[in-house]
Amino acid sequence: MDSKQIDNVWKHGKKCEQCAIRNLVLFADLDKNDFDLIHRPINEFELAVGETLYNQGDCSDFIFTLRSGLIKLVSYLADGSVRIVRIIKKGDVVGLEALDNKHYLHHAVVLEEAAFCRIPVSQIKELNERSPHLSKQLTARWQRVIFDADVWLSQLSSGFAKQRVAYLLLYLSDGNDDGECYLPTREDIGAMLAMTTETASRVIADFKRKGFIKLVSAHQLIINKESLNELCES
Amino acid sequence: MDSKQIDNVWKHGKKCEQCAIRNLVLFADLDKNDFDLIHRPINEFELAVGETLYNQGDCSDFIFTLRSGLIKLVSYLADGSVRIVRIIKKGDVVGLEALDNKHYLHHAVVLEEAAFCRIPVSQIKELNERSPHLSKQLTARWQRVIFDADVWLSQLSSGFAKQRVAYLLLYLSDGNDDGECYLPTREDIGAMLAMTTETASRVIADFKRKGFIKLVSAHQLIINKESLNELCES
DNA sequence: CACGCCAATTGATAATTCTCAAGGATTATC
DNA sequence: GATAATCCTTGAGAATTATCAATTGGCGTG
Repeated sequence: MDSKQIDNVWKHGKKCEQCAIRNLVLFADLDKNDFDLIHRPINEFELAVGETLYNQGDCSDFIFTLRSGLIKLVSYLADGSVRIVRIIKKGDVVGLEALDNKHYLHHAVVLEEAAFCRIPVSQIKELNERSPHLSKQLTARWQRVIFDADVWLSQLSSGFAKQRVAYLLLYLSDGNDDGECYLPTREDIGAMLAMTTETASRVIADFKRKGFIKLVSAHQLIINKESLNELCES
Repeated sequence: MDSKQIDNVWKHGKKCEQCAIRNLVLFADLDKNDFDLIHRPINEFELAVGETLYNQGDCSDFIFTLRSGLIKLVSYLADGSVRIVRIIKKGDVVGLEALDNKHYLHHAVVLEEAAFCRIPVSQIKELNERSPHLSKQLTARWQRVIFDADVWLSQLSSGFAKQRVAYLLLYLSDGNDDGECYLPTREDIGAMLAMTTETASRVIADFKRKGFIKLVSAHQLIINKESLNELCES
């Protein structure tokens, strides 16, 4: 969907079904001019799998909306190992810490080919002064992030490897009714769920054998939500 | 420290060394009147170990400042088990989700005898409208919570039981240079660090044998920070 | 003081996961 | 198409932790 279409959608007061931006409740209450301010086609760009959006410590001049794809936020631990602390999904925002931090707090790396819109922090701040809406939405957003993190923490710290992987796949497929799901590398699964790549591999192999998942391509699969849900509960 | 003293401290532009409220950067930029608005002696109260400040789903009419003691925020998992998702320490705020949520998101239970000041959400909101400071401080606070949660997640999901317990004790003793530290029940340690009470007990016993910790009373101990730090790194 | 209750401890065994290692599959590059 | 590089898979044994079970110790109540 190009910018003209978005413009059109906006004019007609109808939300775009295809464009990830529509999910950004954050910007839902902006008027036409303000929306144009933050969403300019010239600020759109894409990154391939494995590319870095920003590194921890980089100057945080932009926040990003994720129009499509998947991002991982990673931290390096003292012992050199890697932990994925959060997954950013299509329609969400990346790098919000820029709003009161001069530097990004994590490494943001592309997990699944991603399209972004880059928004200068200065513009957000300007908007924030003018619009009480945005400030309110931002607060709501922080809370949502915190609560999601709490849920994630609870899940991560409970159950066997199988259950955690099942939960991850359900989480990744959330929103896709057909059960389509991106399958990360075994290493990434390990970094997300606190297990070794070998364990991740064995669990995936087991799920394949049992028919809980079916590979469509190397990193795309269809999951059987009922089976996985059942596994999570048990 | 009673309200007259606080009043006095405030007038003299000096921060109170005893009162936990002084740590609340959140309210640092308020003027005298605004401070009085949120901090009234009549709103102070205490709770004993095990008592509940609020339950998940309760109407969230107040936020609370923790003047002394320790609070745990707990979630019940699908299988009925309990996870402690966050620890609130002296000088921090509890229940901030009240600001844009009609209900509390967790159960808040007293871990170590606690003294609170209760602040009506309506007053915070009123203040928020008037003072751009507070709004800014709040944003900074959300971020801090999120970042802390990320660090906690990383620690929780890495290393052996011994290392996680060592990390917890260092975390709890943070700020006390003498290494004084509250020791939670084995069950609570388990709920925080994703291990069984038996494992928690064994680790504590091991630490005692090795001289990493020394019990002062049933739930109070002195830790050897160097030893525990070393253990965390290894 | 005896009693019950709850938290903590300790032991033996089982289950899960990690570690180390080797081989297979896939993808990228020239 | 050949080669290298990377990721994935699989196996066997070791290490960590969970589970089950029994006991101890502390604490308040009658």
